[in-house]
Amino acid sequence: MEHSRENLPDEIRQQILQAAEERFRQYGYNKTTMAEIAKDCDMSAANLYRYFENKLAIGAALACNCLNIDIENLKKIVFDRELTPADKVSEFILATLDFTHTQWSETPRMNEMVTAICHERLDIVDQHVQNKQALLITLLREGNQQGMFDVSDPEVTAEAILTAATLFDMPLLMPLFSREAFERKATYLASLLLNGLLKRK
Amino acid sequence: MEHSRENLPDEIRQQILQAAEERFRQYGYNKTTMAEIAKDCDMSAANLYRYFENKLAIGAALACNCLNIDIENLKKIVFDRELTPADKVSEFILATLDFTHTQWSETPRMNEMVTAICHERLDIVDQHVQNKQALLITLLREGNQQGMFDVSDPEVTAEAILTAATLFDMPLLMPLFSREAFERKATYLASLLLNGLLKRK
DNA sequence: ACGCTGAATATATTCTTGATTATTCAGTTT
DNA sequence: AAACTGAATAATCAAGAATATATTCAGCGT
Repeated sequence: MEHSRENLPDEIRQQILQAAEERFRQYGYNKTTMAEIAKDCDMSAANLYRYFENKLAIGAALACNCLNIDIENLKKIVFDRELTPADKVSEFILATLDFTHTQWSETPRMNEMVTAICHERLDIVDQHVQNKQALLITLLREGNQQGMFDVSDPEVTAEAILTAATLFDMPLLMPLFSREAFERKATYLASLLLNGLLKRK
Repeated sequence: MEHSRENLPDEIRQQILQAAEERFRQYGYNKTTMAEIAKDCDMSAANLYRYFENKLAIGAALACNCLNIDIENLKKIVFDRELTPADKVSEFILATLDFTHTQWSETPRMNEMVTAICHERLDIVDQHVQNKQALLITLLREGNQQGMFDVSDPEVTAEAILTAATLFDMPLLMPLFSREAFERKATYLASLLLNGLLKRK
């Protein structure tokens, strides 16, 4: 327990992450070796283990970064000054689709990595879902305050919205339809979520 | 083209299907051989090919049967005399979940087979989705007629409901949550779909 | 001719074994 | 002592042989 990883210089940790990301992007997670990452950083493979518990931990850190980009995008929507809460719900769902689909189609190796990592590290997926849900709750509360929404339990409803958007959240499902079909579905889903099925009195 | 499979006795075809189903159920699709199925029917393996194009076709027929059970269940809900249209939507979603989860947890080998088959035979999945959508359209129209729903385009809305229920439709996703969690989510989703987010005037 | 089979072939699966690679640790360098 | 490395170990992967299985087809019995 003598040399905990915490008090090692963060610059080197970042250098490692950067080198690893480059490799993972280009060749994929499985095909890049610890030795290669180490050489890119002018150090021995053994030294990597002073900064990260193992290869998976490097992947996990990068996966978190990647998922946080999604969260940042969604934040921009939720805290936008121009959009109405209703528009924000639509944009939220479309942005989710856009992130998943782009990730899947344009950086397949990176996506392969994120998927593989999330398979082992359920906690990362959990955290990501929690982050999204927190944003949705904020959005629903805002809608309530503006008198546009009538949501009695924002937490439960946020969970339901995430449930409804499952199709747009999993890279695994992206081969099922064309991008256009997905966008159509996302638009219709958003509209249904906003209006509901019951007749307005 | 001399002896098309169509005009061969259907009894034998059914016998083959029954034998195959028994084997698939017990040992799984991959681990049962054509020779075993043939022996169960007191015929040679070669003879199976007079009734089915190949092993996949046997699996496909059984998978269709299996999915049709789901459809029959849903039909009972849609054409029920007691339930209101709103209740039917809830029941529809819960029944979808129940079918998927039961299939996954209680007959894992059968489920493995259906999943494998559907991977090769996209048309079977397509047909199943179309069947479900047709039922939903009927249900939405009934709701409109009774003045309970206000759905302008039942076809589009049916598609949106299926989209929203994706989480409950894929055996692949069943490991994600406990049965209870799924039921909670299904209930909340149904309620959201019925009511929508917007405030009622 | 019709309905079927056994043997032949093509395809897929499993097993073995030799590398690669992740991970650890004693020891070197500063 | 602190920061690191090279070599040792353990776990994983990959190529190819061996096996098992799906599929075909020439021919047998009726």
